Amino acid sequence: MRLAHSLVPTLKETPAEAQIASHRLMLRSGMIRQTSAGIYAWLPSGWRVLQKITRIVREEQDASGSQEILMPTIQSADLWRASGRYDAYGPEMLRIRDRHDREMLYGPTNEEMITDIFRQSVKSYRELPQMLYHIQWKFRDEVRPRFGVMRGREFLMKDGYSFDLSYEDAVVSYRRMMLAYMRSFQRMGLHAIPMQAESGPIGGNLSHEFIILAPTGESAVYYDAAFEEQDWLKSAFDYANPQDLESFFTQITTPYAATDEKHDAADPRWAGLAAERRREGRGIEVGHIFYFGKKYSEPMGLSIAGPDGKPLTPFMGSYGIGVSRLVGAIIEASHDDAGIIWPDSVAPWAAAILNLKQGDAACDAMCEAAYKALGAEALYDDRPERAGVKFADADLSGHPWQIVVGPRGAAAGRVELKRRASGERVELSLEDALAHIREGGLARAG
RNA sequence: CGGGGCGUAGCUCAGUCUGGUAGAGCACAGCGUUUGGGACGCUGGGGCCGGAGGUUCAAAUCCUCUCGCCCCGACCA
Repeated sequence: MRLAHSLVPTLKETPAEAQIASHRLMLRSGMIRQTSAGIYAWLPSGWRVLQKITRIVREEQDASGSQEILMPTIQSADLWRASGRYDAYGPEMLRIRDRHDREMLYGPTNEEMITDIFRQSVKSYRELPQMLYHIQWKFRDEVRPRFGVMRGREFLMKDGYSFDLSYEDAVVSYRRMMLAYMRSFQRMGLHAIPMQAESGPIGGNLSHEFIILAPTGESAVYYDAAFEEQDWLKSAFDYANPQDLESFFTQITTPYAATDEKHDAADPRWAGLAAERRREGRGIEVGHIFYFGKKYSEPMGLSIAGPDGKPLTPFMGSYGIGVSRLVGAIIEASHDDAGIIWPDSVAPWAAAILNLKQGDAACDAMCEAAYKALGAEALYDDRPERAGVKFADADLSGHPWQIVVGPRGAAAGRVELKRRASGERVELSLEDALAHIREGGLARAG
């Protein structure tokens, strides 16, 4: 994208309302603009990040065997009366009426709807198990939206739902999602740790929050250093193999990990842990999965024929990832005083091309060549601005690579390549710079 | 939902207490000088002071109502 005629309104000063780093940086780098309390418009760079995160989530969901669908944002109140949640949900649910005075609502989640859709079409035990997900905007009328997209009223969520014939099968589905989540977060450059959450309505231990580590996180977390050594992208667990999933689950739930609410210093896994293996940090919740059995399938009459011809009620679970929240969470986990430091996989553009002297024939030609070579993964700063402005904006926006083209270097056929994360700068030919980017950021960004 | 605060130019804010006809810096436009880490000078454009009512000769300023937004706390992807 050429910056001169693009809507990337960077700000030198911080808008008064932004308190936390990610909110400040998202506003300053021109990713978002607020339109109402807790509701944001996504501008080109922000939207690109959101799409990259979405794509990673989608790829990992698909790989795990979950099917993508898309359910509407507007739902009928009747559906929620069937599960008994219409009255229970409270003022967080945005309730609206259509022209015929029918009661509708903007979906805060989709358990009822997916159960309804499923029961309409699935009639036999032979069709189970199944896992479905969609990535759709949700609305929860939070009492107090804050922290920008980290806690908005309107937010993008991946919510998935599993349908199984038995508790044992549901456990397999649960573990499968857990693995998909760990892989997804790791691909985004995040250290995520599943922590046991409040038991669901059915009890048991099948409810986990996924906390990513960030120094500015909302809650304190305690965990075993073992989590820092795990690499789920290199692991060879097979989604189709329940034994694999069990050993994965054991591996990830055995080391100690707890939020401050559930932290138990007397737990032998913590008390017995060597001091240098104990980690205390802060975290942000970016996902939550739980098993809830027949909580919805039963009251909503989801019933299928079992092997003996008798009706059978499936066991369900649901699995959420806060996709738009992740944008903020990643920034919280990865920024410095100058601005954002995007992990390669979610950066809006792999590289920024900084033309330090717009109008200089050599600079222009070299920048155009770089832009042509990188294509859609490049942001070409072709604004008639001074060098300092371009440097500052590039650092603020956090592009993993910066190709700096100045008159002195351009005349000699050289550019400067800067790595945002390390600050490292090298002077080399354009061809070599492009090769570096392709090997590193671009290859991974796809 | 309890507590606190703020709405004045695109942004950050002063002016409000003590009414007298709207300001600064940045941003934007033009010109000139500059030109590898947010340049400088000159000139210029831009605000019915969130909205409605009231008090007054006169309201950004005082009073009433209203809308919006933010912060702290209890709750959530």
